[in-house]
Amino acid sequence: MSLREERKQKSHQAILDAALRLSSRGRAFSNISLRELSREVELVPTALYRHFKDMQQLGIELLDQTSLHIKSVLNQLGQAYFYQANTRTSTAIELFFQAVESHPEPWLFFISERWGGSDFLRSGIEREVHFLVEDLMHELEKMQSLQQMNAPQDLRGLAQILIDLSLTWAMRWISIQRLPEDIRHSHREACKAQTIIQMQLLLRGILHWQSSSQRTIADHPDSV
Amino acid sequence: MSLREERKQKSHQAILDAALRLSSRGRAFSNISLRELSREVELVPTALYRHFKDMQQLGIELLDQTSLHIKSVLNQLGQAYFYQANTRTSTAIELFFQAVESHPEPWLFFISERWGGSDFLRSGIEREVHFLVEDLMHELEKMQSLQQMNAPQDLRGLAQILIDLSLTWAMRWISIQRLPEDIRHSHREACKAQTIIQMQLLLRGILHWQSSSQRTIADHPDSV
DNA sequence: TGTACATCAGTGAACGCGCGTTCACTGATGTAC
DNA sequence: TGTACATCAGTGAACGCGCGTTCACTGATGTAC
Repeated sequence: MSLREERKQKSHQAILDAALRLSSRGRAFSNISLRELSREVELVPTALYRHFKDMQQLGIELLDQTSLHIKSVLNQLGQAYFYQANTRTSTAIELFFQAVESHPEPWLFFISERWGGSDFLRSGIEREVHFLVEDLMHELEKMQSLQQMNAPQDLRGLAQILIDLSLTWAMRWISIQRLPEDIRHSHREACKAQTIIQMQLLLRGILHWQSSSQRTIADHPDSV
Repeated sequence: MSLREERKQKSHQAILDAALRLSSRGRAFSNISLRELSREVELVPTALYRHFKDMQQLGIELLDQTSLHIKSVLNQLGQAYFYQANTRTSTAIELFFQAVESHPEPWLFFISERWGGSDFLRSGIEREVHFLVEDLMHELEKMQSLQQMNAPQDLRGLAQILIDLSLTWAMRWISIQRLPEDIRHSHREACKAQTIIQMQLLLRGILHWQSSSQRTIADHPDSV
């Protein structure tokens, strides 16, 4: 690559990084101005037009990068957890929180903007979540330990709840970083413990699953 | 109440309603300007200062109102579902979606701003979510059908997952309203079916729960 | 009941400011010969 | 290798616009007598 191309690509990425940084400081993407971004990245406002037509195009590229990161973390952890029978739930969850903590920015952006104020990001994120759910569903289909739960709609429901909860858990973990330092440790432990309980609640549900045709009568806690 | 007071209160509420309307159209609260709001409510911008010191105070009042609505819906449905053994899960979920659909605005505001771009709303909503979880936890404590799950931390984990999922489900239901009309019906049915599956997954997990001291070994799907 | 004054929700002009976008430019890098 | 020209990432001035906020005001409603 030529010197000029190299430098351009570096600026390009610096702008995206600066936008992610601003978003991670708790700003809604729809509320980040081009001029503010130009200050963050230390370029003149007009320079940004050499890289992006407008903030929307920038947002779409930012979503592409953050989605890729999230996909790779979830896939990696999913593989490790579901294909290694000796992986403890608590270990898997600790690995998850560790991954989130070491790069919280993509999670913050993805989760904040999921129901946030930009139409194009909202729909883009819903598409990405859909892909995550489909991928996970096909992974779950292959698992022998899920034989009692083989109906596609059951597996999709499970995949969806796992993705939704992952995002919720990630956000709760990140929120702890914003607390005063002296209480962080106890919150982290409580968060971990609670997440493990929730995951195990799901695992017990899976273990004792009956396909929908079998469970239409007894589906209330008091009626079983 | 005097005529003047009455009219003032009416304007006051009209401003809050207009803000909720703008938020429901997909705008981030942090991105709603005082002038835009004044246009929506058909008052001159400066008139808003007679009612609110600034947008933050308005946001806090708006959060109070929306929280109250959400609390009352969740409490009502929770009572109906948990205290009537003959309430089918599918019926409870249909009632929930019906409640959300008839007044989607508070849910949209609450869920969008939960991880949104305003610090004061984020912390306010987290406080409200915490109250919801505590309330639900104490309701669950009283239930005889949850005797196998009586450790406080287990109940808190359950209450938290139920609240988090309620918000996720509400948002998914509302998102369907934004789709083209001809595919809405099928999406609604799929959403309902999937939500029922997810709720039943949790119910089976509850039924077969063992308190944490009993389950430290066998907590992986493949190891049981 | 009628009058004189006080209150105060809402008005409209004015302000300074940050915004997105345009445009002509600069000067380092790339290309052709 | 050296020269002459082309490209183009980044610059800086300028624009019109919507913003939050101030201020003096208006006129309907409330209050005191």
